[in-house]
Amino acid sequence: MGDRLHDTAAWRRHSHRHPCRRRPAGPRQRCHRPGRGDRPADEPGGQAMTVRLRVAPSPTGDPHVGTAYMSLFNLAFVRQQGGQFVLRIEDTDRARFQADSEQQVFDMLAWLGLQWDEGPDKGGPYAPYRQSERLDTYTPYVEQLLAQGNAYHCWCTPARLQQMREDQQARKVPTGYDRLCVGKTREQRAELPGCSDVPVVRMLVPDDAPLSFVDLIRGQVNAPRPDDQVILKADGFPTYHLAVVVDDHLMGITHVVRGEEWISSTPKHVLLYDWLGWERPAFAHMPLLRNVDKSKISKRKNPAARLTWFVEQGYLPEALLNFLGLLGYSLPSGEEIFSFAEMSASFDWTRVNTVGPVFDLDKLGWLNGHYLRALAPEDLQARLIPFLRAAGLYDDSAAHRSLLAGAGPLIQTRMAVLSECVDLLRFLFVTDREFVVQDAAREKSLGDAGPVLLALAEALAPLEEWTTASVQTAMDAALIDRLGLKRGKAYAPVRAAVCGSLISPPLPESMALLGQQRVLARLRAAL
RNA sequence: GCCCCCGUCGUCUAGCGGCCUAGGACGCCGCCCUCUCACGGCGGUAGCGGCGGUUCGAAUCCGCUCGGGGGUACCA
Repeated sequence: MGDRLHDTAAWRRHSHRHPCRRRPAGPRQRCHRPGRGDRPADEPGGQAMTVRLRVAPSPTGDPHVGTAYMSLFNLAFVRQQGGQFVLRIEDTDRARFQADSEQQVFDMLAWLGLQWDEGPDKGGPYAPYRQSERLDTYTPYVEQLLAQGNAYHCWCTPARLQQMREDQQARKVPTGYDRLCVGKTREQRAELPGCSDVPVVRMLVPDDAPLSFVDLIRGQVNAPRPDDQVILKADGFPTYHLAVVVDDHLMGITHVVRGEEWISSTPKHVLLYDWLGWERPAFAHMPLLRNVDKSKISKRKNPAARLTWFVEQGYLPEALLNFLGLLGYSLPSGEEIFSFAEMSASFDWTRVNTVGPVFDLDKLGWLNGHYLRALAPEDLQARLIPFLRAAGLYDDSAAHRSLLAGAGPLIQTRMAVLSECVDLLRFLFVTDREFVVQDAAREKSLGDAGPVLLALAEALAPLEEWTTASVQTAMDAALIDRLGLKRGKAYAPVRAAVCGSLISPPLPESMALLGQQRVLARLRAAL
């Protein structure tokens, strides 16, 4: 594989942060990492290596927001370095596999504009990119490990293993496989209880297994001593640990970027790299996105854990991306509104935080509003249509198109998410038969509004020109000048009668769009 | 239970031993604008988990403690 952009180079490049404080006690070595801008010479041989990163989701349900989060950071680095980004589907868990999940992953990443260079759908020099299609690539390595004495067969039944763990917990000792099967032939093992027919293959983890590694984000990290991890399941599928190492190596992955939850299994992976004689990639463990209660973000506790939720709610992909970039990360400039290109240009692993950020929708709503307001009128309309259509309000007729063109600008500052357009614009698109005045609006604004509505109807009926200006002029003349009302007081009942709600887009504009006939009909209906 | 990771306003963050009586953003509160709701403008609220060290000086370094999280699977 030659020289990759290895740990130290990438590590040295940043790192004013993470002083030696996380190094284990013992003989203290002084950190001597240069500060920012003090870049080391290029790669050995004067040739910059191409970085290759990957995201490897499991198709086990709705695409997870964590996949987008990881992809964003992977890609920010890849594009900065001019490398490649690989999408690999890790479908070794047959029990949780869901057929349509993979396509949803493609769709969601594409929606976000996170484009991968190689993957199951677009192929590439290291195809196939689905682990289930790579089954025979793993077996030689299992054989090798077995032959080298780094792995062994284990016939223990799940029941026995569970019993064993319970005993260990009861005795307050670390849980782990007790190596009953080590050094035994199938026949020898069969004489003992809890023996199954089909064996699995386990790693024989040595006592001196390396437990610490350098992390691009955290510096030196210590991880727990691994158990004798199963690498080949009874069903013939490799476990994640074997598959990820083999695939990452074979696919030339230079930087393994994944969630913090993987820190504890990194020693297993390091061991496999070493046993197989492969160069280790650089590791970066991202902080975990959290629910409001600080637990690892889950679909159960947080609707936003499902990527499709953002589409359903009407978040803009650019806003979600920006928001994700703000979680656990900040630009050197301090700017909080930024594009992917801006993030990528200044990207720096050491600026990634080690604390898991709470995924809080408030700020996303604000950001989304910001991007919403920046949309060109036609763009906004196009994005609104699916929501209006789904609500049964929009049929794409010329009349509807024209209404929408007029209404878009009126609600552009009034939405945090696109789906809110439905409630905001219902009064405009709803048929006369279906139009209703909400109870709250009726009670609050229509109680004694008869004279006001009547006066207005009389003033508007003869109007020959029906525009925002003419409506407003006539309305103000009738209600403010003649009846002596304040505008706020005067408009409230009109709003209720015409829009059916306590809140609405600006009234004269709304009435102009609605049209004279419908306005008059609603005013009279409210009398 | 055992192992590992992490601890700055409610939330996202800046901070890299003196520039910190800790800065910004979201949220919240108030005021302005105003036909409602928003947008926009202005102002305010609120934080270094605790205790010990090191140092002339600590949010920044060290230790302990407390708290949170993750892992502990023939899931990923």
